[in-house]
Amino acid sequence: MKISAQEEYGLRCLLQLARGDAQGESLTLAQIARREGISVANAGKLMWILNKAGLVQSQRGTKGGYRLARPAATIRLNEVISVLDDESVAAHCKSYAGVLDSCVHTGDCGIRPVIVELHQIVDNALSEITLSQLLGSEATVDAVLHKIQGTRQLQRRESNSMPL
Amino acid sequence: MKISAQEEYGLRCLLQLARGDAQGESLTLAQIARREGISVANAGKLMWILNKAGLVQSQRGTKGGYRLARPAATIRLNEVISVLDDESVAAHCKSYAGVLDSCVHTGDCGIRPVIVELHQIVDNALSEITLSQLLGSEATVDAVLHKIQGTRQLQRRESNSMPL
DNA sequence: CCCAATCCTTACTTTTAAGTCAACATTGGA
DNA sequence: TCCAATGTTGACTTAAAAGTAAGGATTGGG
Repeated sequence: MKISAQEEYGLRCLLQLARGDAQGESLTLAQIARREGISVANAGKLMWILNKAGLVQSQRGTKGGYRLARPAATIRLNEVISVLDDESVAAHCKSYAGVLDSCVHTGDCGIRPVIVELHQIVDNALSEITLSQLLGSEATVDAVLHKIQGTRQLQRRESNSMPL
Repeated sequence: MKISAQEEYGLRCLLQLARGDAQGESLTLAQIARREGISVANAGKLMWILNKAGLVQSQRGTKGGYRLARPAATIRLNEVISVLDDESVAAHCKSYAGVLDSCVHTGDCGIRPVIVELHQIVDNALSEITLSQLLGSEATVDAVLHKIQGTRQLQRRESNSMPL
């Protein structure tokens, strides 16, 4: 269960744009690339994906660049991640079929619900986090996230009497 | 955010062993491979990893094979997954450094807490699921998991008044 | 004591994801 | 109107993950 390079770098680039969002600033590929320590070519590819998905707007030509398509406070991480990594349960079951034509568990599979549920849990968690929440210092961000996750853990412990 | 092939197949192999666990049966590599539709060589690699981590026990020689090292009801998915995919936050920050020697966000990084929190959330969810819970039919398993996830969602909704 | 069945280990090959490159299209300003 | 700055696109190269292969080690049975 890993976060891919594309997800990581794509999110970082978005955060760069989010920093100038309030002032209506835009950044060129070269600026984004330099600030994140990646190549211009790579930044170009990432921004192309984000642009295609409607998360950023691009302006060509001199004085061009990228900016967020919406305010940073309205962009949630689950949307960002799903755009940068096109994973679906259907794709999962298809790609892990082993040496056979179709997965041996077709029809009745005890693992599929785990995959589905896991995706849902991650999606829920990410949907509570917006880009603007990630602009502060590490300590600040950490505090915000612990609040979200903390409440959940507390609630669970209170009613954790289901059988294993 | 994907589940790797190694995680998927490793878990499946473990479930095969879990099926015969109560009767104390053991399975050979050839049996495991056939039942999961993967090659014997691949099954061998996966079982080697699981054996090294102490999740299964192996018996060499004729009449040999693999069995679970502990009862299926005591093996939780978070342990399984972490064994099959050695991901850590430290490794993450190291591998996504871009073209530079170290990550540009060293010292103060707003993304690191997201990674940490995400891992924690996934780990929490997986720690509630045991191998034995996954042995039933898809419908049964689905019901069990929805119960776990369902309670959590309900609880969250009740007190979801934090600022975004 | 020897053979066959089985697991163990390392090196190699294949496949897939990541990243780069180069030619092109668009825009704004001189 | 032309040029330089910029984003766009698809082909290519490189790096990482997955999977394969082959010889070695161990065990149980005849």
